[in-house]
Amino acid sequence: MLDDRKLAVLRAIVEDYVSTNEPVGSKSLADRHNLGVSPATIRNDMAVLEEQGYITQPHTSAGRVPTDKGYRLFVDRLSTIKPLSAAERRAIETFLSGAYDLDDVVGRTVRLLAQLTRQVAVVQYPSLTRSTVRHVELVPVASHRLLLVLITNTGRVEQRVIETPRDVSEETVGHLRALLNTCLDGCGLGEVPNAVADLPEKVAVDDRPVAAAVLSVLLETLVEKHDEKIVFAGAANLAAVDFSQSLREVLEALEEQVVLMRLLGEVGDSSSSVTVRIGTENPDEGLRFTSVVAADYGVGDRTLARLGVLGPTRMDYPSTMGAVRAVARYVGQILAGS
Amino acid sequence: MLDDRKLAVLRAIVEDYVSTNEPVGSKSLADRHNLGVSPATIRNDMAVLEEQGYITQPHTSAGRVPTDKGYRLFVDRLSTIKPLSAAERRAIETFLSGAYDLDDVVGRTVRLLAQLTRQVAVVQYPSLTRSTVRHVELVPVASHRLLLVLITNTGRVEQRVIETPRDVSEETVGHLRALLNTCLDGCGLGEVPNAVADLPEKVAVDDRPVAAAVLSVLLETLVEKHDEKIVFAGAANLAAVDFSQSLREVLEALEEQVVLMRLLGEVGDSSSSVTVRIGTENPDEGLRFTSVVAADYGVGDRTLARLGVLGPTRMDYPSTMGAVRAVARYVGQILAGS
DNA sequence: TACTGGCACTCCATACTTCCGAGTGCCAAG
DNA sequence: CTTGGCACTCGGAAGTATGGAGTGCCAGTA
Repeated sequence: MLDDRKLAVLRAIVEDYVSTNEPVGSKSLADRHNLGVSPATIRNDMAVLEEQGYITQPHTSAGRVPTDKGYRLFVDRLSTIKPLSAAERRAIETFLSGAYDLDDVVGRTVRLLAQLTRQVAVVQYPSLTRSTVRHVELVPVASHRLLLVLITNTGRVEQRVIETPRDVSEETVGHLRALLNTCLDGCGLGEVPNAVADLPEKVAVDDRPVAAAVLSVLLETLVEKHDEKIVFAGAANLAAVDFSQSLREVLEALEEQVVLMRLLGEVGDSSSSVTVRIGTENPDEGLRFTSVVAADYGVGDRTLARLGVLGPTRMDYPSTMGAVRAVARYVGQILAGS
Repeated sequence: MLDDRKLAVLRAIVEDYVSTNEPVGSKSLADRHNLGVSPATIRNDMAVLEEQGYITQPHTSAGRVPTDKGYRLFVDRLSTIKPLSAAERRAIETFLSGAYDLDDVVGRTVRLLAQLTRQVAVVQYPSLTRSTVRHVELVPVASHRLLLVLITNTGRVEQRVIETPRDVSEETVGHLRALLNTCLDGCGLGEVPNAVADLPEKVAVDDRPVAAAVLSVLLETLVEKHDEKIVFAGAANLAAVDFSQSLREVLEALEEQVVLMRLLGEVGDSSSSVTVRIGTENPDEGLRFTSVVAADYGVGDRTLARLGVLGPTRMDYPSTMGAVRAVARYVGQILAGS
């Protein structure tokens, strides 16, 4: 169906269009790439490629532009991920290793990725449910109030205020704290509900209402904060590329947590380290002219969350994929080390 | 110099230009506002206003447009803050009161303000230095590591990992924790350095290196996190108004923490509840076509931080100021109550 | 003195026209 | 299957009208 030369032509069209942002014609293709054939032959190939839906012309008598399907083929079969330069990798490393807490790691990562790719970067906070409990702390802050602090192995800290049904003594708090930590140390967040199921039985009858209040807030925290937090950076880079009409739509999508979640969330195949979603493959209508390049990151073989880059469908996929992959790896390392 | 009618003309020009986004001429002014004089008279007044620098014409034979100076006069002397409707106030109240921690309060506030004004909202986290210590917690997380958690009266929680010079016993940790809380309870964050100055003397000689490590991290936290955190929302609203060229510059400014800080930070006079900075009055070159409407918020008479709105100089100042003032008040209330 | 109507003038925005050339599809020949 | 030639298409740039909103000025009026 598509012989090697036609594929080469498609690749050339994508590359030229990405770099010039102008529909590319048979003549300039023949000039810039040595395909060894004349423009007329290329025209024939282009006609076939168009018929099959890989490219299209904005108007009759204009050059060709890749379609989403064309980019898809390019990404899947015609390109290879482009590794970062040594200098870039060093820059990533030094930049990320200066971070001193989880917020800082995520903040630096998202800015770094935006700068590296000159596009919009999106980073999801390490998922609560996939990490484990490192420590639980209970702190009395007022007569009827406790502060519950939950610390995970990824350095994430969640805090919630608990209203207790009655005054609670230091002693009771200490007891509860000890119990909680015994039950939960190293426990996966998903297993917390089971792990604390029989905890009320272990406390004095008098303290059970308090224990119940604490547990209810604890469980609530796990549900509500369920890997919802996502940040982005680099919106200014959107202004550079011409989104004309849809810029507003894109910005709106970026400000919707839910949309962002779906954007990164619905993974493609997991065979590759980096997944790409192109144009209308995206779940959101407003993002029909954008592509998303995303990857998992985590500690060891444990996936914690995802990060990625959003840009025009007309983007430099090999380089972007390289940057995303590299940053994902380094973030994993940083998180493992801290 | 400027009699009442000329001021009325200026006010009318600002109002019309804000609502139509088109240079306004003498004829339409006479039609839409009953100033009781003919267009010719208005023309004379406009000539004077232009000479004094309050308005300008984009080209000969076009209508007039207010200058920054014109807007300034309008804001200072020709307009009054427009209170929100009862429905809007109810909406604010219900929306904000659903928040369950500081992050959530700030996040809701910034989205609320963006939606209310249809512009970009900016909210600074309650300043660390202006709040007081509610509790300090020390938690061993590994043999050579402690986690320091600092909780303030505004519900802000800072955590940092401390690398200790040697293993630390539970007992030592407990002792240190007790000492810290005794020294610091209710202490303004600015006074922390003094309050802990003599703390090392109170611990056993063996523990002094550990105490020193803890204190150094504690002080570091106060310095580094020094009210630096700022968030914004509503960038999509920028796309609606025509910033053409400078949209990129504005987005860039928004992503720079430092610029945002300066934007809210350098207050004007404190006589009014709401301060306005117009066009070139802004510290950043990229924001020369934008105005910022900002206000302090806090608990009681204690100012904690600022929040505000950023939009085109051509904005509806009375309504925007009303929204900013109202939101600032409600946030204060919410923080006080939690 | 302050205001008004009239008038000539300016000049932007819009619409219309022209024109160039890059690019195409097709065809006959190699 | 590939190639050069050729007629055709059509978008975009550049140039050309034209209409109308707006101005400044001036002489006349209250």
